Amino acid sequence: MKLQQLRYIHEVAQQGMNISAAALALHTSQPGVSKQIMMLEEELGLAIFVRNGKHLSGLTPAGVKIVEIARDILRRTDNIYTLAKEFTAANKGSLSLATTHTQSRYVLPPVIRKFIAKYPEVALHMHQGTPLQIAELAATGTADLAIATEAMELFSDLIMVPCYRWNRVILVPQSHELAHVKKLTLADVARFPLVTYVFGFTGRSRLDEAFDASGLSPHVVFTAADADVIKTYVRLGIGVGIVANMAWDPVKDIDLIALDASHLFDYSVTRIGFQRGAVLRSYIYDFIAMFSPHLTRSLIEQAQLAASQDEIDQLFADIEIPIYS
Amino acid sequence: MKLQQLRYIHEVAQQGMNISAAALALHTSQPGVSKQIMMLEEELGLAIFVRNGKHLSGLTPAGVKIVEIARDILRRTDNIYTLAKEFTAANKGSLSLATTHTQSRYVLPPVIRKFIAKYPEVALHMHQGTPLQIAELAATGTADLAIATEAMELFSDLIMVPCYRWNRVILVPQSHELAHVKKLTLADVARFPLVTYVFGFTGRSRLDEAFDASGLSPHVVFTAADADVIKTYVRLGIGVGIVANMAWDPVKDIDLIALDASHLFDYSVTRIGFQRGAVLRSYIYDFIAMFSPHLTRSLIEQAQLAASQDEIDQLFADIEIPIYS
DNA sequence: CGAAGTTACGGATGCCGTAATGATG
DNA sequence: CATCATTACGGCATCCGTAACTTCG
Repeated sequence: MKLQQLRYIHEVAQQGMNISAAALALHTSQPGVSKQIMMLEEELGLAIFVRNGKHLSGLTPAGVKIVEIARDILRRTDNIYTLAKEFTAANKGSLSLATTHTQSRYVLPPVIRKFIAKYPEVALHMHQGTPLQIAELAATGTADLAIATEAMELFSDLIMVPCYRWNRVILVPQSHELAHVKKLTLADVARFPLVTYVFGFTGRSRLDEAFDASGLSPHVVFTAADADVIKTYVRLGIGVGIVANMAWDPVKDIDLIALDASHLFDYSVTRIGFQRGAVLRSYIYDFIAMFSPHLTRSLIEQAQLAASQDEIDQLFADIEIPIYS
Repeated sequence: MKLQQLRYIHEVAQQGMNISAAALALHTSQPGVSKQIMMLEEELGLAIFVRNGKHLSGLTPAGVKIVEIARDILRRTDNIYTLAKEFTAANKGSLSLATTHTQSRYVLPPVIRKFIAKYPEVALHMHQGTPLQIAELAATGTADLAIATEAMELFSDLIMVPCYRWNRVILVPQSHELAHVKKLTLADVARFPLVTYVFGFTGRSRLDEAFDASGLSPHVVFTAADADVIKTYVRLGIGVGIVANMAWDPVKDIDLIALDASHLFDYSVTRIGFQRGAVLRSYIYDFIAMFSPHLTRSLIEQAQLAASQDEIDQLFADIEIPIYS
């Protein structure tokens, strides 16, 4: 058995049982991949892939498990390389983030500025996407860190630790009749057409829960994946905006009135996550601490030892998760 | 990086930083091992071993971690081979047990008989030793299963699951004055010279705890690692024997009186253990179930997912551990 | 017929073993 | 001086890439 053979079967499985595609991805030749796979299967005395004539159509039951272990082994070899880099060039490397619009547009910029000033030799990559895409990027190792708020079920392969809690603000033009209401109620808000996030983004589900719970069915006239678009339509008078409080900039959005809504909706928690079992560079621990100061390296290291999300939640049960403001 | 290189560094570390010994153990040449290690170090750009001139004297900090990951990777490659065997020759292979005298002499024989009848093609190996030796054999993978009663701290690398609880019997010759006592007390026993296990064997510590707790300091005149020796000296009239109830055979030991002592001492728990993360052959699951019927395959598989001994204890909190009789 | 996989073959790399050399304690 | 590690070198296996062939949809 050779590490390359494991790389080959893993990549073929990853590419949907396509040897040609795998060979391309691995920068090598089809016949080479084909042959090495056959040699591994011969050595183990069993088929890893199901063959229809000459085409691969799936994994055998044994193959499923073998590919799973292979993935694990390959991740660990990566860990060795990462570790070596850490010892030879501690402040040099790359950091790849996968995150949503809200984070990258409003929350991350000051963190990133600080980070690149401290680690000029770390090449930073940012991938913005849907929660599903973010989960995918982090699970495959394309991204080192995932930052997201909802859809924890998408991130079951990752260790997700809580960074901060946040709530929403109601955005209205200055001339709007809600602009001077002292203390808003859900019913106040529900009287107007609403502009907010599409489902699955930036804590949208918490919002729906609150309206459902109070028996209101608000009229959502427009949804977007990002707050800039929402604000644009609020300015047009299409409706009342509900956005994350991180997305309201008191300077740039001076033409809009932001009304605190933290008494109307449950808090959402934004989390940062990474692969279970990954070795993290020290500058990644530092990045996490810059993003969320209570997440010290030793706390993250404890979380990395956890076997399940339950254990992580338990670990954070006694720790104050700050509120974003 | 090649799997062989990982094998080499692991074996060199295992052999106390001795390349020659490692080469011997790996059935290959010294220069080959030396060269591959240097190539790996060059690829990673750092030293794994500390060199005093030409001699290796230890691991670098990076080396410690790398060897640790390497060990993990190698274990997983073993898992692939094991898995392959399971699919190609389910009832063929080997089973290596490491256990104490009490188990192998009294408890295991009927289990073994049943096992070899059901799995004639499985080569059975038994290693008898001290708890320390047993832990060592299982931790290095020389033994698939460890069966032991005490010294859980020695087995921290293993997953240990409870098999049965047991207590002790007091052995006296038929003419002894205790032979007809209705209900023994600790004080009754402490009046006589005692013959029992050496410390660290077969629940000896539970025994000491009981005497300590009641303020008695019995006179132990003879200790042995196994019950046969103890019985021999009881027959000689040297003292009163205290042995595990498994060790008393109503037929062969008809010349001795066995008095139940389960009200005098805490129960001890005998456990079976295996490497964390090991893939077990189906006949191994079956062996465990033969040894201890409540340990079904699915229960063992649950235990294998546990991250710590605490979690395992939790898993078994609701499960009745049978009493040996 | 096009896309995908296996077979065939030649070249080059690299691994291994023996032998020789160099350090170490 | 005996043990142990590295260097040198030659043979051999193996891995890879190109090209040709085969098979499936």
